[in-house]
Amino acid sequence: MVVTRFAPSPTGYLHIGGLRTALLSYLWAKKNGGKFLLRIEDTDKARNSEEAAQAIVNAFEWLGLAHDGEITYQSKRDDIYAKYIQQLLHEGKAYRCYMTKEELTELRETQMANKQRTMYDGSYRDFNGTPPEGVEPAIRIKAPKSGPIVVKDGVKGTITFQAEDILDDFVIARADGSPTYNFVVAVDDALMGVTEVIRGDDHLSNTPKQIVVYEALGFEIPAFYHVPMIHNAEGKKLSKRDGATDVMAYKEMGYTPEALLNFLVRLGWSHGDQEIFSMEEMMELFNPKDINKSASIYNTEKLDWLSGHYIKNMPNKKLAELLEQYGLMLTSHDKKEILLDSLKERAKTLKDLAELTKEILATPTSYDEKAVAKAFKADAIEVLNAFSAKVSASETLHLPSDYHHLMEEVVNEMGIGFGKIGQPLRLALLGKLSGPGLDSVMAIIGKNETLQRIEHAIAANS
RNA sequence: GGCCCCGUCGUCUAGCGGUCAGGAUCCAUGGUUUUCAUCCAUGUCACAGGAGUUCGAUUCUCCUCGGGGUCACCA
Repeated sequence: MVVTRFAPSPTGYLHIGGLRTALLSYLWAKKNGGKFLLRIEDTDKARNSEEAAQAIVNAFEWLGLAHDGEITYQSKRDDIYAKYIQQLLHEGKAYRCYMTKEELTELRETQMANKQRTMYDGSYRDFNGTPPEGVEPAIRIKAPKSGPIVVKDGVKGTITFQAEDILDDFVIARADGSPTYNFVVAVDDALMGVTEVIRGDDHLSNTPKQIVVYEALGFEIPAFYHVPMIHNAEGKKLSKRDGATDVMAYKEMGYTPEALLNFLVRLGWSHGDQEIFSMEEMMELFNPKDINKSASIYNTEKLDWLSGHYIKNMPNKKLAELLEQYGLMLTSHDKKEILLDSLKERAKTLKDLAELTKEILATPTSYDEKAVAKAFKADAIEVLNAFSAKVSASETLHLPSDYHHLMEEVVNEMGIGFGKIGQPLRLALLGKLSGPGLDSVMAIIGKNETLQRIEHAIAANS
């Protein structure tokens, strides 16, 4: 069974880059009928991990992703880590190091002064004398001093590190007894039965250390897929200061989960020329072996396009429901279909759509000055009055086509072009010279409101 | 600086020794639309550089250059 996991540290929200690795992990697990687990890496203790976990689950919920099983909190597994640390100690695969922080710093400075690689010198590796007084020891693992450490990566290929230039006997438990990152990651992934680790390639250089832990403990090494980073416009790793990195901020901005997920899955992964992927298609087609090797730059142009695409193709019923969060209760509006059909083509986000809708539904309070000068001359008022009279006299106005017929009549009877009525009417109804089809607008707002807007516009501008 | 990864249009990408180097987005132009948006059509734009290997390299190898990541008793 394929088991993947998402293992964020508790920052209080779900990061856009984290979401991508979470999505890829999710897809791969689901595609294989496996499990997608969630683990909170809170060995640091200080922070509010429950809240952070909740924030992540909330974001997952919005996006339609869900983890399997219970959430694992590393902070609650001290006894487990302690047990394995003891095991390594007993087996002589780890040892107590009594070097103080001061001594370590000093060692490091000497090495830097000599332009050597900074590393622990192993002075307690084979120590069996009397420990110094008053020093709580850290626990270090006995790492190989030389030789190759091979990482088989499904994205990058086989990468060979030399122990002598990357490893030292790194700390697996601090002086206070708490275990460190590279140790717990390996232990947890093994214990949770994780078979495929999909994570950012910033973890690539940690992998040899984790392999050392896997091997010392006799655990099976999972398959690794190191996904390239998402960079900001400057080409650097995406971070908090790059604006919208909180996934929920995208909800605020009016993006739909479909658009965001589709956008993210195409960052570093593709399937031929296909751009649009439903969740079902992603699950069907995704394979981590097809992930790109190079980093991609985060740029929302395509997200906007995707967002618009999904909104245009969304059923009106669903749109109406989604618009409720903007205070628009359209579900029972009798002209809902006409309204949404004519507006959803012009919106990039749900927020846009909400604003467009509010604009149409409200009587204009001002009229664009230039537009008035251009379209609201004396003859225009004559045309409007003629049209107004026809609207007023008609008893069967419901559909856009009903209004369209009246416009045609005016145009024919007065022997003018369509623009002669379109421009002033548009200004009267919307306060400006752009917007959706006028016949639709009138059908949406209805006969009385149409008449009132025309009257109001004439009064205000003549 | 050591180690590691990466390098096709501005951006996301296809390519897996022989292609007019394809698609998408963005931008521009034209068409549709009384307007705007949508939609449709067209167009501009890329293999970082240099050596090899080969009949032939975007594709394989090496070097250079460029970019990124990582080097804790953080995660």
